[in-house]
Amino acid sequence: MNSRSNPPRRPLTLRDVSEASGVSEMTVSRVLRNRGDVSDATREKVLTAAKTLGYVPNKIAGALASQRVNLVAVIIPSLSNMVFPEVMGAISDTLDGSGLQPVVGVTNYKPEREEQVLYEMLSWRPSGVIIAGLEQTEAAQAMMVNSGIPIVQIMDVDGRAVDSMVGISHRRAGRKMGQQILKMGYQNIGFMGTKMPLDHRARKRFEGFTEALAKGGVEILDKEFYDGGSALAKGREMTAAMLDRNPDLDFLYYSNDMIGAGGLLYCLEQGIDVPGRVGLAGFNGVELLDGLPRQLATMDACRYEIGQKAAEIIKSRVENSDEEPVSVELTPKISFGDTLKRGLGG
Amino acid sequence: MNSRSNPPRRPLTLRDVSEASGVSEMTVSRVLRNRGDVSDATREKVLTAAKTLGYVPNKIAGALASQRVNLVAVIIPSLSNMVFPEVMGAISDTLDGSGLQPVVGVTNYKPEREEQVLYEMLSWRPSGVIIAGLEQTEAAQAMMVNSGIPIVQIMDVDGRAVDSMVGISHRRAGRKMGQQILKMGYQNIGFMGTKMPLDHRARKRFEGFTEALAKGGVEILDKEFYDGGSALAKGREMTAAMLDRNPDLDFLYYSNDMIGAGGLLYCLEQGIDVPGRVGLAGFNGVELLDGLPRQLATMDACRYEIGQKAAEIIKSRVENSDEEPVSVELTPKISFGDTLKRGLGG
DNA sequence: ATGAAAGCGCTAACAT
DNA sequence: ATGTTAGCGCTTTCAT
Repeated sequence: MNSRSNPPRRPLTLRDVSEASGVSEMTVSRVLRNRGDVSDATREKVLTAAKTLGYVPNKIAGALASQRVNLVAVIIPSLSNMVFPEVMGAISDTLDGSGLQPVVGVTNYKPEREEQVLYEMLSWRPSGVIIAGLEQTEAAQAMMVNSGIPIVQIMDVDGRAVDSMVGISHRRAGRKMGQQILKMGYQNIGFMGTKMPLDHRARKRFEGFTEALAKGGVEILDKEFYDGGSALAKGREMTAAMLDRNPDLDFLYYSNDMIGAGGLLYCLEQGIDVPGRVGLAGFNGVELLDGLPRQLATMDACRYEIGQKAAEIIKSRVENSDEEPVSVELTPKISFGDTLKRGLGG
Repeated sequence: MNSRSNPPRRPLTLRDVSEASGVSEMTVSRVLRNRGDVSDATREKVLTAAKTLGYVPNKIAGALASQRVNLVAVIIPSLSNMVFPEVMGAISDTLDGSGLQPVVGVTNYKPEREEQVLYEMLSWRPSGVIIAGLEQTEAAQAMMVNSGIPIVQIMDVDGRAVDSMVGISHRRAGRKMGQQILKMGYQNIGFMGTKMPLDHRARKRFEGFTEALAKGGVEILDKEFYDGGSALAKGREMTAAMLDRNPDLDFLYYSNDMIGAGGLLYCLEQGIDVPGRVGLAGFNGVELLDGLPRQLATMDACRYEIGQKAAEIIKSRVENSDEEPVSVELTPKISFGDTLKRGLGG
């Protein structure tokens, strides 16, 4: 029984509801938005008429008239990175009930694409913007400043924010891991990561890492960057190749947990003693890893907290537009798992 | 040198550009949209003025005036399922260059949430809707019908579409896997899946599966459903528990590849002969699996093709509004991997 | 508690 | 090739 009255060519308007209920458009509008005093009798009439007709308000007209749009633009590089869906989840959760709605835009790590997505989103006059990273193009930064709405740059704090920012210092994170590795006595260190010059956060971690090693008089023995394909498989392949090239390696640092997991699986298969013969560490604290035979050492990127805090900043700025910009630096925690020696090494 | 002229309290309008360039608003509008004939000289003037001022068009006003919105609402249950980001990617790719922009809404598998998200999105008068599944609430279906815009229900074809649909038959997929398993000689079969009564597609696969087994005179020996947590870890735990309860089991069917991978890792660790002693199969063909020590048998859900086709349907319907609704059933392929016997079993 | 009028920033349709 | 006019469907503001 799916047959319904033939769908209207012209979408319904307030006027239709007004006529159907015998109440002025203005009062209909009041009822539908729960604003102003309306008698229970009229409210009832209006609600019934609206529901019967199947009226759906036109937010475009509403937004134009009220100069208010309950949208928050969220601009991220990718949906397949896992990290970002999690941040999104936190933003959604936190915005829920506030009347604000997140809208996602994906840039695929391309600055020009980012610029375009930002432009597109700003043209809908959202109430705020949450955007990943601090490295937008000049033009994009100008747009954000000119927009006059609250902007929160997330994930990273190594740099200057346009307005507010929430994240971790990836440089510091890389350094910390480097220090820890040296402390545990590892000396022959290899690095694997993505071939993405535009993944600034991975780059900063790498810089911090090599810097910490340099301070300890250690240089990276080998490094390799990959591109596309299954991260797990790439981790496995790169690890095999690298250990083959450099049998002396005693530690492998991966720029993300997925390739780290691939490397771990490979080592276990080969019967390599982990972390005795070779230590391993990744980055991110991906929940997925819980199911592996051993826990990969990693560092938590504070994804949920970042999303949450960013959403809170937007909310409070929307309510009180003359609040000051804020910068929040969160501190990622190392988890040693089973692939990084814990005692003083030797 | 990040200091810029103080951001305007009032966003710029066409009128500002018009005044700055000494050209009528209408002509400015023409230039900015590349419509109608405009002399190179004026175009130049306008573009310069717009760029200098940092003008960003107001799509709200534009949409209201033109009665056209270049947005396609995409409504999916989750971003953490991997499957959906992939479908999204296909939709994005396919829409790219068409002038249409996807906008995502996430429902968390909750019908009432889905209804609300749909309402919210329809109130922006998008050009089309792509929505996962065929099981929306009555009210949601009514909204879709009344909207008068193209609707494509995706993923599943076991049921009646409101308008168009693209997907696979999950019931048939489950049946096919069941038949294959019997054919290979497995007889003592266990099932593991998510505890989600609202994941209709998983349910349908399960139904098809048991139906096929029943036809072969076989009944499922054991089943278990999980909830939350790391899928990989859950797969491992459930597999351990189930094999412990039922040492006779010779096949395990998982409702998704993630828990299947967990089970596979467990079996390998335990030195269980796969697929000789125990066969395994999942569902989805997640790229991630490429890095596992063995390839899990699985079935491709045609995610990319689904997204692509759905986007194409929307595109062509937007261009030519009196095209007929279509239903497209894609055929998922079994990949045997290394965990399902290939020869005639015994 | 309800209604009337004006206008949000743009574009369609029609001049010129 | 460019300008003018009249709305799009709501909400704001001001009456009543």
